[in-house]
Amino acid sequence: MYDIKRIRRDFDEILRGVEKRGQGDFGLLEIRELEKKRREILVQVEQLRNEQKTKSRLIPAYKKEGKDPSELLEELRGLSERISGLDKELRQVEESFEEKLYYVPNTPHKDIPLGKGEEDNKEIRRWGQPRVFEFEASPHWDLGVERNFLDFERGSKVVGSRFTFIKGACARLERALMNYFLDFHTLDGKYTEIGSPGVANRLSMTGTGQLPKFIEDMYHCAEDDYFLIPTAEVTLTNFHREEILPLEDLPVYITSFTQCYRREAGSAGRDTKGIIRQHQFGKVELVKLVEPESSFDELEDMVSDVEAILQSLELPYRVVELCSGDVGFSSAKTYDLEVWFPSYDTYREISSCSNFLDFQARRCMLRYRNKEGKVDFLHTLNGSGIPTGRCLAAILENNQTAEGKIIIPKVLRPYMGGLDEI
RNA sequence: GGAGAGGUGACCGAGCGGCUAAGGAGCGCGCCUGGAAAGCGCGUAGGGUGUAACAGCCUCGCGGGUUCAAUUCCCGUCCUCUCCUCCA
Repeated sequence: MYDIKRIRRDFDEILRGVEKRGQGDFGLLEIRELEKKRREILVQVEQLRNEQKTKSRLIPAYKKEGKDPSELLEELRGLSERISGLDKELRQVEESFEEKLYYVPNTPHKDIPLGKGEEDNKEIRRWGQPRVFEFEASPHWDLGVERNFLDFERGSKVVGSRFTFIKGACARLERALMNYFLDFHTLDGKYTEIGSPGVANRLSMTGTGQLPKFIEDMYHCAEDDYFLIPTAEVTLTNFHREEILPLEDLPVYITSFTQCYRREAGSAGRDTKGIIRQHQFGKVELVKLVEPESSFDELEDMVSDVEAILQSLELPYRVVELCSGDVGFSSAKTYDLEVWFPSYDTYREISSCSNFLDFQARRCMLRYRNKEGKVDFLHTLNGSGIPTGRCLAAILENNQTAEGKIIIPKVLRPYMGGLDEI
C-alpha cells in the first residue's frame, strides 16, 4: 500500500512504476481524485469542529452565570448537524479511497527486467548439472505410486482433488526435510524458530496483501472470519503488526514450518499430476523485518540462504529474476529458485524470495524507531526456505535408482536414522 | 458454552457527561556535586490537514447510538483475566 502523502507528491512516479506491470493504472487516477476530495472536505470538517468545541465550552460558563444558553444551543445544534453530514461524506470518500488503494500493487524496482510474463524473466545463474540417467527415469507420481509412497486416489476420496496421502518411509523423508530445514536456518542462531497458527484473521491477510484481491484463492472459515494461511508469510510478517520496534531489535529474522492452504483458483488443469501443486503443502518460510537501507542486500542474503540448502541437498537449480510483468502483487523485486525436474525436463519453482519494501509494512503498520529517533516503516522480505512437498518430489525424481530406490541426500541421513536409501 | 471483572499515554495508573486525560515510572536535557546517587526544574505518543513558524483536528480496545458536548451514559463486538462446564 502506498503512503497517502506519496500518492499526492510522487503520483507520476508511482503511476509509471505500476504501469510497468502491463495491466493499466490499477485505478490510480481515480484514487488521486478521491484524495483531493478528501482533503477538501477534511479542511471544512476541521474548521467546523474547532468552532463547535470552542463554543460548546461556553455552556458551563453560561450556566454558572445564570445566562440563558438556548440561543447558543440552537446554533450548536445546527453546527453539529453540518459536521455529521460532512463527516459522513468524508468517511465515504476515505473508505472508497482506501478500498481502491488496497488493490494497487507495489511498484516493481527500477532495475528489474521489463517484461510481460514468465518468458521475460532473467536467468541469473545455475548450479549443478542435471543428471543424465542411464535408464528411463520415472516421474515422481509414477514412482510414488509404484513404491506405495504416494496415494492420490485415497487423497481424492477422503478430501478431493489435489490432496494426497504420503506413506511410510516417504512420509518420514518429508518429516526429515522439515526438521532439516528448520535446523539449517536456526541452529546457527540466524533465524528464530516460531511455532505459528495455521489460520489468520482478515486484518492479517490484508496486511500481507492476500486480501482483498486474492480472496478467491483462500480457504475461509466463515463462522470466525478466519482464513487458512496460504503461507507462514502471513502470520510471521504480521507477528509485529502495529508495533514500533526499537532499533536494537533489528533486523528480525524469523522462520516457521506450517501447512499452507491454497485453493489454486484459476490453475485448474495445471500440474494435475504429482504433488507439485497441492491445495495443502508443508513449507518452511523465512521472514525478515529490516531497515530500509539494507533491504536489497538482505534479499541477496536470503537467496543465498536458500541456495545453500539446495546445494547441501545436491539438487541442481537456477536462480531467476522475475520481470516487471511477473513479479507478485506486493513485491518490488523477486528471485525465484527453480530446481531441476527430470519429469518436466525443466526447472520448476521451489522457492520465491521477495523484497516488499514498505508495501506490507504500511498495511501492517509495522514500524521502527530509526537512528534519529523518528518513527519509520520497516521493509519486509520473505522467501520459501523451502517447501517440503516440492522438495520431496524433486528428491524422488533426481535421486532415483534403476531399481526404483531413492538415495537419501547425505545431510538428511541423520534425520532418517542413518538410512542411505529407501 | 455459562457467570463475573477488566481493556486509558512506548510502561503503571486515576478519571466515570463540559475545567480540553491527574499522579507516577522510564527516558532525554539542565541545575546541584570533586564525581555519582538523591533532590530540584524542564521536556518526553502516533496519525493526518494547513504552514515560513505557530496553530488547529483525530485517536482512552473496536463499531454504532443518545447529547450542543462522551474516556465518562446505552447497545453490539473483539481481546485478556478468574470461576464453572466441556475437551486433545
